[in-house]
Amino acid sequence: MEDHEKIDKARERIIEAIAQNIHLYGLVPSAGRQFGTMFFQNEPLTLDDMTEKLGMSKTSMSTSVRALSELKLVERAWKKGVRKDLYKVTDDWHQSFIDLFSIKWQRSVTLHSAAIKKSLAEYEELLQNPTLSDELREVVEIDISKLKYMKDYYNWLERLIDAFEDQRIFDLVPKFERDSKN
Amino acid sequence: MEDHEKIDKARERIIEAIAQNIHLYGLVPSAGRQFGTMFFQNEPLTLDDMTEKLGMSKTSMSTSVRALSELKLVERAWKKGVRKDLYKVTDDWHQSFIDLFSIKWQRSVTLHSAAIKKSLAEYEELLQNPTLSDELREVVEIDISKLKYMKDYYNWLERLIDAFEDQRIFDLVPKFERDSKN
DNA sequence: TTGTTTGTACAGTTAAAACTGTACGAAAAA
DNA sequence: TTTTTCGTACAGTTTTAACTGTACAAACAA
Repeated sequence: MEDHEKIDKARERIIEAIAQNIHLYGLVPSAGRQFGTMFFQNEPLTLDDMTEKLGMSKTSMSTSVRALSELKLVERAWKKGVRKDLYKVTDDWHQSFIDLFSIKWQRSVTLHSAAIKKSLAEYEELLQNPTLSDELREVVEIDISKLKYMKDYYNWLERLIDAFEDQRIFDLVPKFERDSKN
Repeated sequence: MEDHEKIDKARERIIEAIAQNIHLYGLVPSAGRQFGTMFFQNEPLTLDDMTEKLGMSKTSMSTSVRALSELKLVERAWKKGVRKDLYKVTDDWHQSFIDLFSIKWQRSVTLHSAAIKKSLAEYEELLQNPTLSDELREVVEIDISKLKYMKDYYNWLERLIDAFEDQRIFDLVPKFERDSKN
């Protein structure tokens, strides 16, 4: 096997690993392959470069590069004299992880918190009603306790997100091990 | 509106919020609705109960309850005299989050680490070859430095997973706020 | 043993999403 | 200005995943 083939094979293995795990980012394997391909290029790529390297339509490249950008896995790059949009992989993967974590979970926290607040208010209002049957009163009280549990949980999640966003997570888990024996 | 309708509406809002966010667990909305429905029941449910409550096939209930179980979002319950399988939602959501986090990311870490190790070995072998052209030697060296970066990142991710699994995350982000002002 | 009940494998169908090609607006080049 | 280039919206197609109904094995009951 030629040397350059060996290199390609070694790269391909990594790219495939990325493709198989990119679903954790809510992306489809082909977007992972796109990311992996960009990772091994030492220059930013244009949409046309990607089309050529991956053998997919330019439209696909455009949509998936946008998805990758939204998750901050790739970012735009500039190079003088080049008119086309250029993209390169973000160089701080820890930060990418944190961004992913924030973006994905913050949405969930916000949505749930709003729903919980609204439903809790409705339940409390029900309790004010003196004609509410004892049977239903008990149901409402149980539901309220469940919602309060959810509320505590999402409050924790919110604080967890904060701990990632403001980098305090690195106090608990430093970027590099003290005494690595690798 | 009847009282019980108000209760249903308040519950439905929460269930829908869960359904809309369950994709974070790699599940589809209907599985979220199933989970949400179980959450508001005070007794464990059978597959037939779920079929009735959600108006979906028993086969679907079976497959999605298994998916929910694998993520430790629901667990089997036992009740004397009941032959059918019973399921209820797990009561420690913080732990469910940790389990999710572990299950999902550990796979990724393992897979990537193996790929990186293998490719790194192949690159090192290439470097041993004295006939390797200077041009390719440089490519290999750049790739090696990229793989080492990946390796460090996945090592961090592994330690992060550990910090969740052994509950040290709660040192950084306690389950309950000290002085909560809700 | 034989007859029920229960959960799930499997094949088929329906629904969703990934992907492509065309067409077009915006921006740069001529 | 006109012409060219570039990125993406959109409609249509293909691929994939979700869901259903049937059929059957395992476990229990009679």
